[in-house]
Amino acid sequence: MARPLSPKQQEIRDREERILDEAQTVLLARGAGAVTMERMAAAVGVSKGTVYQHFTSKEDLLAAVLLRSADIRARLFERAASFRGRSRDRMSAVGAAAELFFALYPQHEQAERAIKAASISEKIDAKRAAGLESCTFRCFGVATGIVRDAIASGELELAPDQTVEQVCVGLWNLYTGAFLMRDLENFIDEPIVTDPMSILMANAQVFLDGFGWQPLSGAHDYGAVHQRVLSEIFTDEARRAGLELAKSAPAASPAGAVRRQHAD
Amino acid sequence: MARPLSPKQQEIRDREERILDEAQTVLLARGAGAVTMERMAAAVGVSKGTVYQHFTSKEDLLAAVLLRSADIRARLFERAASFRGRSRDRMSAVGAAAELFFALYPQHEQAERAIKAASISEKIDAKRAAGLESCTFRCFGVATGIVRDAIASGELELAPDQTVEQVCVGLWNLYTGAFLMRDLENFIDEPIVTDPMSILMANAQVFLDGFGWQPLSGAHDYGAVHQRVLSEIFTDEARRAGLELAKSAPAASPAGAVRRQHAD
DNA sequence: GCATTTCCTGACGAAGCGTCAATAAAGCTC
DNA sequence: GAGCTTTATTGACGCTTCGTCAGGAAATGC
Repeated sequence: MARPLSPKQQEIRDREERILDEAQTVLLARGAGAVTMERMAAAVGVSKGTVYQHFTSKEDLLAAVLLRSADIRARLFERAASFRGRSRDRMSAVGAAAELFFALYPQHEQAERAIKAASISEKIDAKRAAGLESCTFRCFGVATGIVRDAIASGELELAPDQTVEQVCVGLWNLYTGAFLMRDLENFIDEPIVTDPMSILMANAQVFLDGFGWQPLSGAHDYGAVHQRVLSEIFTDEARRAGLELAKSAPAASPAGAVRRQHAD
Repeated sequence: MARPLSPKQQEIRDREERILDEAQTVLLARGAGAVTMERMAAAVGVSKGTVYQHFTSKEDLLAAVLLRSADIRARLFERAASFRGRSRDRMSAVGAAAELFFALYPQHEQAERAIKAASISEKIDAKRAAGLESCTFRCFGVATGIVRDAIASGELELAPDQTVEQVCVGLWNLYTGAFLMRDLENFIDEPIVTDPMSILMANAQVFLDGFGWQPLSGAHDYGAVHQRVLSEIFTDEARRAGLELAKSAPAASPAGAVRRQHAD
């Protein structure tokens, strides 16, 4: 794939990664405002002009940070969908992937909002923008696939006015809303909600119950499914996120998501 | 209340409103980045220094824009809760209020994210920050009150591990997630979802069905409730938002929320 | 080793934030 | 309304950041 790499080209490629690492770190620690091109340049020992050879603008740099983690997220979703179990178990696995991702890459949502808040789609490299979109589609694709499987197997029966898309959009909204809340709460002295993340997991199940997706949460231990997903599919990620993996205890604390620097 | 107002003081007060109007307009039309102190100053015919006499920083200005609409939202929620009907009807009325608010003040969520993305709670006047928090509490207070009423009346029975807070947080997340999606989609050429807003209304009902909140959506026409809420409680606002008020047609197009400049 | 291409640099202009000493206006007192 | 005090206003200034670009350095090809 990447055979003929001159030393120089390798150096350039490495440098780009190091810039992205630095941007990600600063983004997380001090916010998008603190990610300045000069700081990035200094961090990797080049001048500002060189950074602009990698990224056409500051927004483009943030978009690149975003793309890196968006791809990881899509991969996590795809792995989650491979979980062996009933359709709703598989959707729960995707939920676990989303939570894991949020725990491991807390800067992702932040970067996304920072970029889009600035109203600057033109300032981002077209290829990168396309890549970002494609990652989102992959995530939605995984989810819609599972919903379709559920319908095909008879475990989910949608009302005439309900759509496959609606289920996925609802879950997506529930999750992004919770992530947004969690981020915004860092600014408030007395938080409105004690632990948005564990509430989120419960609410996702309530939402699926609302569609009558079998088996309902009252008849099936989705906490245990969550634990199985973590230990069978996301062993490594769960460890890195600092979640305890209960052996098979039915409901050990259901995942008080913990902030962490990204690794890898 | 505001009796002894010298002409000068009145002028200053008016000017502040005009600055906020201008900021709101620019924010909506061209994003937070385009709201510059100099532009605001020019718009109302004063110098930059004078603007700083009203607002301690750019973020403080945005926070002031936010506070104005946050108060309106809280009022809408409170009015919605006064809807005569069963507990779940009243919660649906609050949902209608949220949608109406989003249609009438589309810059609100945008401003909120812009401010909080900048990581600068210190740069905002303490009184204003407190005001903002209090508006959020009022909104949550309305919602929790309705949930408690529902439990008291027996229309809602929560499982042992479910809480009143959870219901409210879930709805809140669903709504803010949908609003976020809608805002972000302005940047994508081919939108992922056709109409996030009408999906949102449906999903909120699915979510409440998931808790078993009576009467379930299959047994009650919440579309009709929505119409009643608009015509009985929010006549004026619905007109301003450009929603058609169906006479009593069960399901006229359920509210393709329409962007509008704010008025009033 | 030399020519060509590619990469790197840092000074520069433009724009925005927030400050402050100087100035103007308003308010007060007699 | 003259004189004094307080309050409001101005715009130039210092600082930071973005993004550019001409000129110089380094890699590459032959």
